[in-house]
Amino acid sequence: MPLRLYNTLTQELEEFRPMRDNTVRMYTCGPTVYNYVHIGNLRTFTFQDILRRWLRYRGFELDHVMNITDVEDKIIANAAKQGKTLEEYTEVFTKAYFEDATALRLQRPEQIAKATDHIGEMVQAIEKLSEKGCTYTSDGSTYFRISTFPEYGKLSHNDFSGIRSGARVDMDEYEKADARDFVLWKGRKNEEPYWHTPLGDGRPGWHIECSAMAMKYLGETLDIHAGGIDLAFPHHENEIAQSESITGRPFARFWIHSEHLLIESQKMSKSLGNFYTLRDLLAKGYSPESVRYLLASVPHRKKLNFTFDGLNAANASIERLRNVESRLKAEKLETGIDETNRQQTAEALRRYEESLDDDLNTAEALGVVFEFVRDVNSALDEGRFREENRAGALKVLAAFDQIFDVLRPSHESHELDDAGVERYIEERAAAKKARDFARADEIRALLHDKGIVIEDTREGIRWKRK
RNA sequence: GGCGCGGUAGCCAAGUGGUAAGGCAGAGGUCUGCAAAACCUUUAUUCGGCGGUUCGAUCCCGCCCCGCGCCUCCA
Repeated sequence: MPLRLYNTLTQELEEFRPMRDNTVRMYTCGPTVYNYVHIGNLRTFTFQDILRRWLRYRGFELDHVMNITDVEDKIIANAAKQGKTLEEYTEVFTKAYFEDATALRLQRPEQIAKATDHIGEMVQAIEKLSEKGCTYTSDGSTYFRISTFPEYGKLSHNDFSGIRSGARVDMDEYEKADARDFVLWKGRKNEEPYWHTPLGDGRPGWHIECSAMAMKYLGETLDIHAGGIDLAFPHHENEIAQSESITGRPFARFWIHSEHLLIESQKMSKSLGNFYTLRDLLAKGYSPESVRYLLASVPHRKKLNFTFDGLNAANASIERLRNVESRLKAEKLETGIDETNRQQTAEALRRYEESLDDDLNTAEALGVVFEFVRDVNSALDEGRFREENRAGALKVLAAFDQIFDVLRPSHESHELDDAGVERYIEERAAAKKARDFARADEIRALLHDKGIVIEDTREGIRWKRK
């Protein structure tokens, strides 16, 4: 079954394949670096990472561009407050973003594009729009005239034909001819940062950066453009208006939007005190894998209810998966093959792939994986599982981890090295043999304090770092 | 008001026109010197409400109730 993705533009599930050759040209709206990214932002970025990984799993090459918005009202205000230049201010949060992304194991896009590095491209784009008669200037600013783009609203499925000029009073300090028009270039205002350009002194509006950068790196038509659901309107709608007015071609073939998340069933907001960054969660002792798992476990088109119960559940789920992996790697098996398990393995892999092909249905994919885990554990417990089943089973887990990437622990305690642990374990085994259970329990507790968990199994003693 | 999304067990969450995946938590069990860990089993006569279509609906249609998002720079 081919990969199918829900396209906001057509409101349908469509079969996906790249337009040219085997390379997917994808653009995603990245962070605005005015602060640390919050868990809601990270849901979107985690989804984009899952999408990336699945496209690659399916054999496509990827050319993925993500932008960094490093000039914008909040940034300007915050930087001014701290007496910093734009660059000094955004550098801190740009760096912080990549630290968070690394912690969450988000693959780095092929290209990262900063808005402030592309002022020239933006100016050129605006000039092209002006040549086509799509703009007007007012009070030093340049605006996009929406009445020149009849298809406006096709992405968000809004009908703007009834909106009349002057229907609403503009609260902005900038003057617009029509309520829906948006600013391409903001004329210089008092102390704000500005660039000296043919358009006049000023700074870019928000939407133009994505059009200019996407087309510079990926061409006139993207295969995929992704972002949070809130960006569909007006941001992406405006990108379409700008880009398609310039090129006369579709800007993106697939528009993919991820839903927002709720915190404990409530909207995340600073005033409710339920506003979290990744750093907040790590400080509370949750692992990045738990956060990643939770964010990835709910399909992207559904609101995700982010709860601390959920984080704990995610952590427990990961443990279960790691345990079966270590059993599969460590247990001694009889030669031969168990036909039942061989079939279950093939079926699991097939259903796993089918789930993700179905618009990245991660919840269903996880269901398949856990059913398979149960099958494997049962076979191992019953002694049915054989040496020739091992590779296939590990392959299913590898297919899982290639996308979800949570099996490798992020931080391990290295208070004790492996040899040190082994020495204690041997001492405990000797104590047990001598029926000195007090000493044995003492060692167990000591290791536990150092983050080592001991498991006495039929096959002998197993240990792991927690 | 317009557009869009959703309401499935204690929590999270798939799904199908033929009678409900999976995870967590809970309960029981296996193992164990005891534990822990691990593993196994088990947990919704029922899918927001009321009608309709159908031999049959959680899944299709209509109405209603509830929650949420966007509708000028918020992932």
